[in-house]
Amino acid sequence: MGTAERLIEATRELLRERGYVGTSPRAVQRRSGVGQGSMYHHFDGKPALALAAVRRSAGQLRAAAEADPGGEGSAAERVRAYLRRERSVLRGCRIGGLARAPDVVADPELRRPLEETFDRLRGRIAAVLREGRERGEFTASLDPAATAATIVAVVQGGYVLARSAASPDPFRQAVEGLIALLDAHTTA
Amino acid sequence: MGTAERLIEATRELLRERGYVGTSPRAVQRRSGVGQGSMYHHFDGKPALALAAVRRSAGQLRAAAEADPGGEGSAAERVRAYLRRERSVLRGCRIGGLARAPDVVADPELRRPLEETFDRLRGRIAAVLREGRERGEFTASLDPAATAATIVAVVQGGYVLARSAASPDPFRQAVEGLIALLDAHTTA
DNA sequence: GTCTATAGTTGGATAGAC
DNA sequence: GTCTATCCAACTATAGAC
Repeated sequence: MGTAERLIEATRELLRERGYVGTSPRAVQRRSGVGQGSMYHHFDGKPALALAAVRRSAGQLRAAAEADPGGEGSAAERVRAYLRRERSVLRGCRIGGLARAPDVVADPELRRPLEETFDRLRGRIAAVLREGRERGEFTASLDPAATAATIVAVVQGGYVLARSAASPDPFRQAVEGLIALLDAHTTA
Repeated sequence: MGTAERLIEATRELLRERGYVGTSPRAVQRRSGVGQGSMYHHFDGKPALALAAVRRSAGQLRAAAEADPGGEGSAAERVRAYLRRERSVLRGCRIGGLARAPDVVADPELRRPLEETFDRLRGRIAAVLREGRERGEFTASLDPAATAATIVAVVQGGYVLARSAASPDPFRQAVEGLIALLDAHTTA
């Protein structure tokens, strides 16, 4: 694994564990085993390091999102599969977790991957819902875009509840509650 | 306003603006106008300061939660009122925002107010839903506890989406999507 | 109770040798 | 490309005077 590679991976780990503010270039050096001079040779500083890490995480999340509801089954089944997908609930979302950091939100370049990721995710889910509605799987009253936002919000909010409770239970509960609500819109 | 009072309020502001890691005793001193020695006379250090601030915020959120769905109207109306309540969406939730900080989650004393707040909030909403179901407002298939978790998660997740987009729109959308889903369970 | 002084550590980065 | 040296500000707190 190349040097830049190791730096990016170490930064991704630290961003997830300690957040943006809690992640220091020093810690990245220790975690990656890369020296000071070497690190600053490859990256300008903390924001540059974070940008590379965030871009990679965003790319991976996007890829996973496009793979997942791309599977077979009815639209409702695909949404359920997305909601019940295995997640390390207590560690939280690599992308959503950064939305709390003022430095991230204030920097347009750092914030953009967050916005794009959630935009695409909502768009992807909305497309599945729309398709399902057109096939008569859902009642006509279901609003694909709004419902997609709800679905993504439940996942992100589930992380918050789970961490607050130090247990994945509230996450699961929120997800199952949503699935039950969606079922009422299903005409199968 | 007393000295301790000013310290707590300054800490609450900073916790919201900068998070736990980003909030330093120094900044609290500057914001509150209280000197170094004075601050350490009243509070042991950063965790003690944060604990006092978090407890107060938790108490206020709890009070608001008990006042809000205690209003008149059907259960569905009360839930809608809660979901549409005015919020400073881009600033995020004082309590939920802290769930990202490892230092908060790792400290049982600091985490407890978060857990309690969300437990009570879910309990309160579940009670409203249960009442509504018993009065025949909702279909029998509606699970009060799970649905309450979903409702709270949508709000918390809405904050995340809004901050990522630097716009309150995704929050509103997620909330309206949820309301539409709930309507399908309403027998009115 | 409040103030000033002090102190060790980390953060975030630059400079220049190799 | 990588290493070591160096830098200054901020963090978090303690000590002791008033």
